[in-house]
Amino acid sequence: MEKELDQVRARKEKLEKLKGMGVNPYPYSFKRTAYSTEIKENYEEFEDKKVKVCGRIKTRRLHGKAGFVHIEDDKGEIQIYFKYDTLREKYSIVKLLDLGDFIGVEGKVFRTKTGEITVWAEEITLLSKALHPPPEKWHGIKDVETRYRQRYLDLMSNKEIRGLFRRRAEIIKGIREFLDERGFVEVETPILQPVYGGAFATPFTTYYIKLKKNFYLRISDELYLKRLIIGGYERVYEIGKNFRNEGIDRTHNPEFTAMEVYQAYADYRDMMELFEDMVIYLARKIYGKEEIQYDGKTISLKKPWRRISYFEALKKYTGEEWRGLSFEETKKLAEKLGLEVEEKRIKGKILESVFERFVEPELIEPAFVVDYPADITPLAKNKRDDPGLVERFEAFIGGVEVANAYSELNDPEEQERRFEEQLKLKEREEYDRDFVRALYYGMPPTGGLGVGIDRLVMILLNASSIREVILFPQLREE
RNA sequence: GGGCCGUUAGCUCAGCUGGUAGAGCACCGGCCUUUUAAGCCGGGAGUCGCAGGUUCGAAUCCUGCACGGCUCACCA
Repeated sequence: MEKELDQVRARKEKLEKLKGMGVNPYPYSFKRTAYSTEIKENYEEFEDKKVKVCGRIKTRRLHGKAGFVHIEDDKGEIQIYFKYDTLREKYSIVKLLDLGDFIGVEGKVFRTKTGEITVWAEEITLLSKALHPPPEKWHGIKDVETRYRQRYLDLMSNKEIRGLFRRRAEIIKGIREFLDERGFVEVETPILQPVYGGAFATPFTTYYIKLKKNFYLRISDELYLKRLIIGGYERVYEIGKNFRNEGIDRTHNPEFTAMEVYQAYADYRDMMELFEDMVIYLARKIYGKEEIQYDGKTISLKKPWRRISYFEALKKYTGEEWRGLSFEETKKLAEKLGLEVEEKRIKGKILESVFERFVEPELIEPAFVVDYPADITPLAKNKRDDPGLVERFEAFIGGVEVANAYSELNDPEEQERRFEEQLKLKEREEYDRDFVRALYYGMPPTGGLGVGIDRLVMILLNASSIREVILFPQLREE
C-alpha cells in the first residue's frame, strides 16, 4: 500500500487506544456456542439463554450510549445489541469498533421492538482489528478486475460468490461420491513430468537443478493412469490440475482442474453412459432435478443425450460434406467458409477449426459428438466397423466442450507407429517411450474419460466464464 | 494479435458541445440508551490508469502505452 489512507490512519489510532486500554487486538481463539442461523432458526430454544457468538462486523448503528451491529459468521448474520448500562467500562471498546473487525460476544438472546432476534451483549471481545475499510456494504465489489485480483474482497462483500464456490466444492465431492460408489480408486500421478503427453498443448517448462534436466508441468495425466490399468487396477480416476501454456479466454485458464477416469473392459459407449449418469447425479445433488439453467436457457439433462457423428455434425451445421476430402480440398472448403487455415499442416486440425466455429455453438442441449478422424487422435482405437475413424466422443453442454473420451488404444505396436508418425510430422519432439514399453506388457480393453471440471462447474452453476468458477484466475501482473 | 468498450475518492457511480471535480456508502467531530441502507448538524478525503500532444484552458479532444471486459483469430 503506497499511500496511507486517512481511514487506515484513523483505524490505527483506534488500535493504539485499544492497546492502551489493555485490549489485545489479536487474541488466539474464541469458543463459540452457537452460529447465527442456529439461533435464529431455533429461537424458542435460545430465548433468554446465554450464547457466545463471533464473526465480522458488517453493519453498525451506534447511538451514543447504545448501539447495534450485525456480525457475519460462516452460516449467516445476527444482530448484536450493546448497551452502556450493561457493558459499563467495556462500552468504550464498542466505540472503537469498525466495520470489518472480528468480535466475539457473550449475552442473552432476545427480540427487539421490531422483532429481530438479537444477542444482548454482556461481554465483548475484540478478535481482530481490521485496518482497512471493507468494500461498500450495499453494492459490494463490482469491478471485475478487483474481484479477481483481490478475491478476498469479492468473497467478503458478495456472499453469493461464497455460495458459488461452496457449490463448486459440492460438485467435486459429488464426483468422488459417484465414482467411489462404483468401485473406482482415486489416485495421484506426477504433475512434474520428464516427457509430456496425453494431449496436444504447449507445456510449461521447468528445470530440475539436481537432475540437470528440463521437466514439464503435466498437460494431461492420461498416460500415467493407463499405466495403472496395465498394473492391474480395473477402475481408477484422478482429479487434479493440468497446465497448458496457451491463451486465456471464457473457457480456458492455463491452470485448470481436470478429471480422468479409466475403466478396464469398457469402451467409449460405456463412458458415455458413465458421464451421462454422473452429470445427472450432480444436477440432482445441487438442484434436485435433471434440468439446469444456463445462459438464459433451460437445458434438460435427461438420458439419453443426443449422439451425432463428427462428420454428420459438420455436414448439418455447415451444409457441406467433409468426409473423404483431401487435405487441399478440405483447406479450400474451409477458406470458402471464411476460415484462415494457412498454418494448419493436418487435415484434422482444419476440421477442428470448422467444428469449433460452426458446430460447437449449436450444441446447447447435451450432445455426444462421436467418431473423430484418426489423424488428430493418436490414443484412441480405430472404429470397429470404420477404420478411417476412431472411437472417440466429446460431450458438449451449453455449447461448451466438457468431456472427451476414447476406446483406449491398447495395441502397443500401433501406438508406437502413431507416436513415431507424430515425430515425423514434427508435431512433437519426443514421446513417452516408457508408456509404449508398458503397453507391451498388455493393457486390457479400456474406456477412458476426461472431464474439464471447471467447465462442468461453469455450466452447472450458470457462470458466464471459467474465471467465475476459479478462485484465483490467471491475470497479468498489475 | 485484430476490433469494440472501460479505467474518476476506500467502495458504487455521476460529470453534456473543453472552463479548473461531485453524490451515496465509508471516514472524522458533535447530538442521540431498541436501531436496521438509523437519523440530524458540521468536516476531511482525488496524480480523473500512465505518458505525450492540441488548446488561453483537458477528466472531457488526439496519439501511444498499461491493465481489464466482450468479441474475432489462435489453442485438444
